[in-house]
Amino acid sequence: MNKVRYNFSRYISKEIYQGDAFELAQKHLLGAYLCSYVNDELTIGRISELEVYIGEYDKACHAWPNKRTLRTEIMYHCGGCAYVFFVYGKYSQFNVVAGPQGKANAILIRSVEPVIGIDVMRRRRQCDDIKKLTTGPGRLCQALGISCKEHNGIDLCGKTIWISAKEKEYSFISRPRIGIDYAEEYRDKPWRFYLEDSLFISKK
DNA sequence: CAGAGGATCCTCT
DNA sequence: GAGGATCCTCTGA
Repeated sequence: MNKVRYNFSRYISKEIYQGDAFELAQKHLLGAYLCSYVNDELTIGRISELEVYIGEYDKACHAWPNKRTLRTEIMYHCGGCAYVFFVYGKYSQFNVVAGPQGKANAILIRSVEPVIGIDVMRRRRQCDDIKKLTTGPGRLCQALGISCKEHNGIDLCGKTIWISAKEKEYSFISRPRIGIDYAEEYRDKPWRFYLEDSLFISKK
């Protein structure tokens, strides 16, 4: 008989998603569980690494300076939905939209620790090495079955992709973000955060 | 409507 | 550690 140790339905509330992006990232998303139920398969990972992007003033953000295009429009919605975009011809990247309607803030999930559905993740990634299943924004989307075509704009308080509250406090580290050399004075802002003790980080 | 480049990953050296 | 893959999105004409 399976003993359910954790309740993965402790949804993070809309109020919290619509609050400050840095507070959401540090206090609520780091250590929380990113859950997906795609093609009748449940996969869950504990969020271990993320980056904050602010559309209003942050030159690294796709929506800077409050730029509105087809792609960025979803970031202007109320916090609590997903911004999933496509890069390099292959990879989806999953972001949590943060803040009130009209503010284009996003939190890129860069790594999770595999928790539930590890065999499913291995199959989707065609990879046995557990360290390479979910470390990196493209990898974790593949492992959790998240794609820009199907999941961009999806409500994170729904039943397909959701985030369940963390169960304890974690200490974390802040570092500059990855792959944003074009962002001038925002290039070195330490807006990447990761769990101090986690082995599942894309880059130290 | 063509061209350039990307919030990456994998392979090979 | 360098280079190629690969296709969507935005820009400018």
